[in-house]
Amino acid sequence: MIRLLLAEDQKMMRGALALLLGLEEDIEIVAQVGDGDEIVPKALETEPDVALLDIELPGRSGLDAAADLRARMPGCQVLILTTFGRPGYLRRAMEAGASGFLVKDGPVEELAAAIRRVLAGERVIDPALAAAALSAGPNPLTQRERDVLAAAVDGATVADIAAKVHLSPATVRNYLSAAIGKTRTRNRMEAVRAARQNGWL
Amino acid sequence: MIRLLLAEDQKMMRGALALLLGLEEDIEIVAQVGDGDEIVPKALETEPDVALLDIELPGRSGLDAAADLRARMPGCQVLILTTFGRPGYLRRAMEAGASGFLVKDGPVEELAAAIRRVLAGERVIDPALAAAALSAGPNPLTQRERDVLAAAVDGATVADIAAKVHLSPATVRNYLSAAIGKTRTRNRMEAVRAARQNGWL
DNA sequence: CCGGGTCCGGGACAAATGTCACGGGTGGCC
DNA sequence: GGCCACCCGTGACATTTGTCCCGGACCCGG
Repeated sequence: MIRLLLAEDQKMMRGALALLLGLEEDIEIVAQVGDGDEIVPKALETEPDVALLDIELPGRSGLDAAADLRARMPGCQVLILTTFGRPGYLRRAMEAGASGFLVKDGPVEELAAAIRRVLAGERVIDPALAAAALSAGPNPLTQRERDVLAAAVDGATVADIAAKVHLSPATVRNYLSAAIGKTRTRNRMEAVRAARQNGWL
Repeated sequence: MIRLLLAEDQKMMRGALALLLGLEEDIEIVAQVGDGDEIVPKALETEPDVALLDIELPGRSGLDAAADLRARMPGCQVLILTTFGRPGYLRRAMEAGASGFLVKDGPVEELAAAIRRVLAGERVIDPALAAAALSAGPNPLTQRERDVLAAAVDGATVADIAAKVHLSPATVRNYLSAAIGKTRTRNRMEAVRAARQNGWL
């Protein structure tokens, strides 16, 4: 019996997956969570063999939780399930010690199969996605550049960003300019878009 | 037997819902589509009793398709299922003749129940959502203002927008200014965000 | 017919944004 | 030690953006 932890914020998706996977004879869902902060505690409590994690969650990101989980429970395999096949996400998932990476756009049948393969020690990654991740190269953005760019989403002004990140407005503009240059875009919004697209952030 | 058409772009979600609803004894899924343009043709072909439609789809929006569907197949009830409970979406869904409006954040059990209630002629809408839709008021934006704002997503410059909408740059800036004013925001990005938040677009 | 709304443009101005050059500080690496 | 990368800040500058004027066009309802 494979003990499975399921982390996914959309209740309907989570419920559907739970019902679906529960139908498999060799899979048992031992925990369901809708918040990134609950992943590690629940896992420690229920000791699953595999954790199926979404990335975008309330609380901490599924990627962060994955790294923690691998460190604290090496016996628990991590399988990432996400809406977006961003190259940077895949890269970060691998660095966090995940064993597999699936996109929600794939067929459902893949899911149970992937869980079994991951438990058997295999890595399961979409080949096209892997190629994209490699060709995209690593994240060129500095930590501070990421911070500033992240604070620039939803149209904050320079002053807003400066306040949020505790920097001088002039410095903020310098970082923004650098980020714009590195992403080869024309303004901060394009830079934010490009960075998100690639899974930098 | 309730004949059901299912329109949802995420394959995994669609597959999961199809399997799930297929387990109900009185429901039969007669068509599955992943593109908004396929909804009406498939419906005409398979003559479902209820159409379960996502809003954000490749091709035309589920809301557009809903209006068409109601006009051409009055016997087919429409049930909207969406990720975002934006007030404007609900309003537009009602105007398009939908009988129900569910968010994917709700429990799965609701779904089959809602389908049956819709077929019985009931309207099924989350009460909290209905209140929000009413309190938000109608869409204050002009058609042109919507066009310009829509063209301004992902950081296009005034010149880009002007080219895309076939207007003078000066006019574009006037419309942007108007939209910013009506949404009570400080710049175009905040305006875009606010407009999307409310389901105007 | 006369408003009132939307549509489309122009011009002028203040503010925000993006770029560049420049300073100094830290820490790692050869 | 020198080199390099990142950090943080300043000042100046051109461009873009947002605002407020102003026109004229159209259509619809009173």
